[in-house]
Amino acid sequence: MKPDAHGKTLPRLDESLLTHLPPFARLERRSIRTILDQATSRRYEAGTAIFNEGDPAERFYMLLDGYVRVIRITPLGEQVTALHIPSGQLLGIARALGRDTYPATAMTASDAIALSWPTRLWDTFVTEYESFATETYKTLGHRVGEMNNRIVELATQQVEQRVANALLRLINQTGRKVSDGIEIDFPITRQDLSELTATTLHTASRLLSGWEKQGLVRSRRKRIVVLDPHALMLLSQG
Amino acid sequence: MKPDAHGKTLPRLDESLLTHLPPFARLERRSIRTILDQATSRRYEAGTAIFNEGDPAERFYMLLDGYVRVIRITPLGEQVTALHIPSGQLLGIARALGRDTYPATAMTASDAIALSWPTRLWDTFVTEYESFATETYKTLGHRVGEMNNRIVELATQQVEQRVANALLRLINQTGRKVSDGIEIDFPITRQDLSELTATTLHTASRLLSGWEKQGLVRSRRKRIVVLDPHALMLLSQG
DNA sequence: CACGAAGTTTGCGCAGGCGCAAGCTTTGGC
DNA sequence: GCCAAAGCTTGCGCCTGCGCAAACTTCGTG
Repeated sequence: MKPDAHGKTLPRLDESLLTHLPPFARLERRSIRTILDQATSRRYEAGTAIFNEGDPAERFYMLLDGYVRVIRITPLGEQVTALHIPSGQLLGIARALGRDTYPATAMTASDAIALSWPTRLWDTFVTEYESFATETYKTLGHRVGEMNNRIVELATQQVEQRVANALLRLINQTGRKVSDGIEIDFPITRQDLSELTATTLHTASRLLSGWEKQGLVRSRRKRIVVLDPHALMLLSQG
Repeated sequence: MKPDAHGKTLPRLDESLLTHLPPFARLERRSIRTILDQATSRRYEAGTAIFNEGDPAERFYMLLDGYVRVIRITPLGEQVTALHIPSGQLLGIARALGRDTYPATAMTASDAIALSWPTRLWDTFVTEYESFATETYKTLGHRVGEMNNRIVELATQQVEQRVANALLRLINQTGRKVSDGIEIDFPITRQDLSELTATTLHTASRLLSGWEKQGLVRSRRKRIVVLDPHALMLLSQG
């Protein structure tokens, strides 16, 4: 998280930032050094767009800390959340899909820190560092799988099931254990949840209220704690 | 379509099968020969599964003729169509996503012919033939884009708009000009259309009937002709 | 050419979930 | 400590689109 001072004028990024992340884990120290020296590090406040749908894909990113929502905006201005990305993953990898613009907007869901590299380095990374390529394509495969699941969900499930599923996915991906349950680790509003499940703010609110009365969840402003994942599980199948 | 006899006992596949297809278009004659000699060619009847969701990804395919629907089946047995693939495209390219099982079922929508190669050749193709890799990832990017669009559609549009959109997409991808309109080039039932748009057979039928009365489409059993694409366009935006 | 299977149409009733509206609570800034 | 803004809750009425059911048409097969 914190750049190492190293006694230099320009703070150098510490290698330990990357060594435990799948795309880089199997690389030699030297390679990682090279990669880091080409990287730019930046902090984003919650609710900032890292890049926008349609922009030329000038850079690609590694999210070091925080959460990012990948969203698309309809002609009528409605937002749809396509994906959540937790820290430790690459984003903005349009290049891996042969694109030269970003297909969606990346919006920080919490304060976040990301490294980035100019897109022209992408091909170098992929050819030079073999494990980088394979790990990246695995990530991609995983995301395609998620998208597929969302399509099936949207196509076949009722709102209540979709919201239950979304909560389960969120606590799996980004859950933090608390005394009596699992809390979603970043601020999330009813509105966010509704964009994630293709319903309205109102319906999402009603469902959460209902579940709270039944003791399945506890929620305050922008915070949701799941108390009984199993019960949600049952709801999500039903 | 038909293998060249060549006066040999084993018919050799003709190079012209591949030379005009993006992933192979820029390759040398020699490379194409090598690739073809490793390929297996096979014909599939309409409604056959080329491979099934969850199967180990033993081969990857190039669809030479016909149409394929990529479908997923829910725990309750409902089918959801994730994608349509026209001839000239690769399918079953799980490997490109770092997967070793197929993420969905590929079902022929019409009679079809496909070449296939064992998955172990995938890495060879990608490293050996550069344009193969880039073109393939472009295809992938395109499909991801389509999936994204479907998510947004399912999340925000009414049934009528979704069905209109689906028809438009189908005639764009697989349309064939006829005297008074554009016909979808493979047999498609109301049921198929409903699985594509996440609605019921009945609703799809009602919509088509309505449009037929207004002169927007003409349809018979398993066949749909779009007479007025522009009007559908308007509906799909609405 | 007759029969069964597959595909299609249409009517009717119901309900999930949305739109609208109003009021409430929490938070952060000054 | 107060106020505005952001977020949340809840009631009510309506409409889209589904479920169910029945009848009709087209096609393939023996």
